[in-house]
Amino acid sequence: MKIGQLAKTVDLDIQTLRYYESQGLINEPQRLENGYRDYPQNSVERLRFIKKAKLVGFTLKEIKDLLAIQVTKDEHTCQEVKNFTQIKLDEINQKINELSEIKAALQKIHTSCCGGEETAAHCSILQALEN
Amino acid sequence: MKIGQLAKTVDLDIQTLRYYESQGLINEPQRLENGYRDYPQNSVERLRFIKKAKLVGFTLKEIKDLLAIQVTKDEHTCQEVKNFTQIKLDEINQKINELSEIKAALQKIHTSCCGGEETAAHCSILQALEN
DNA sequence: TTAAACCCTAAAGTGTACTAGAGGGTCAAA
DNA sequence: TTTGACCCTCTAGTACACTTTAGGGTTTAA
Repeated sequence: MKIGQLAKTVDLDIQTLRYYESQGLINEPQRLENGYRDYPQNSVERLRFIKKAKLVGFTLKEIKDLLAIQVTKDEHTCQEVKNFTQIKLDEINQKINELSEIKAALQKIHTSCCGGEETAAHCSILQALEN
Repeated sequence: MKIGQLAKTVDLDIQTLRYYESQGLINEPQRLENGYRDYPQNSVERLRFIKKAKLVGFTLKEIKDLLAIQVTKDEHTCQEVKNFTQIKLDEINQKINELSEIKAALQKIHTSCCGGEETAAHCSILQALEN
């Protein structure tokens, strides 16, 4: 799969794909005889993962680390992976909690708005957070 | 409350607070006779909200918009707020879904790692996502 | 009274993540 | 064969969110 096709499939632009390659987020793909990049099918999943992780506030460096997780028979590496995943799980749980709070506040505003009379007058997100 | 105290309370540095002020994320506080900023107590909540929202990937511009939500008796404004909060709720739900997927994958790796024999050999986050 | 700890503005610098531009080669259809 | 849509590298530029620096004034404890 050539770069233009891949870019369209994952909705990123060509320069971004080359940038991700330069930053080590995706492997250097094989080249065709003419020098064009030829991506394997699984690049699509990898890039979709990168997009997901970016959306929720992970940096490219952090995403690279997530993608680098590899459990092998080596016990040392295994323990490292276990520690790393635990840290990331904690971070993710925190993010989910923060999102849930913001969501609850928005829902409160959304529900009370236009809900009748003047219930929601001067309602702000900070006020909605103070339950 | 002076800027140093506020910075310590919310764990941001002084320059960041002045930067947020310059970007309109926090209001210009009153000044003491000597020209020092004197923040009201509620700056703490506002800044904590900003930190939460940043953690989960909102930009300062988006956070400013969230903080600007005000439901008034004006029907027009009310409808706008309802539309805006709905859009933000959709975004937040999407973020929660992405986080849940990443979390499930990490949990799978975390659980299978060192779990016995060689079950988790060469397990990566992308493989863990393919259920 | 002086030194450390605090505050001020304005401007320049940094890191991250792209994004655009220059200058070129490749390929398929008209 | 030439036009348009692709692809390549390398370099420079941009937007965002700080962070540092320069050059000052203020406050407080020793």
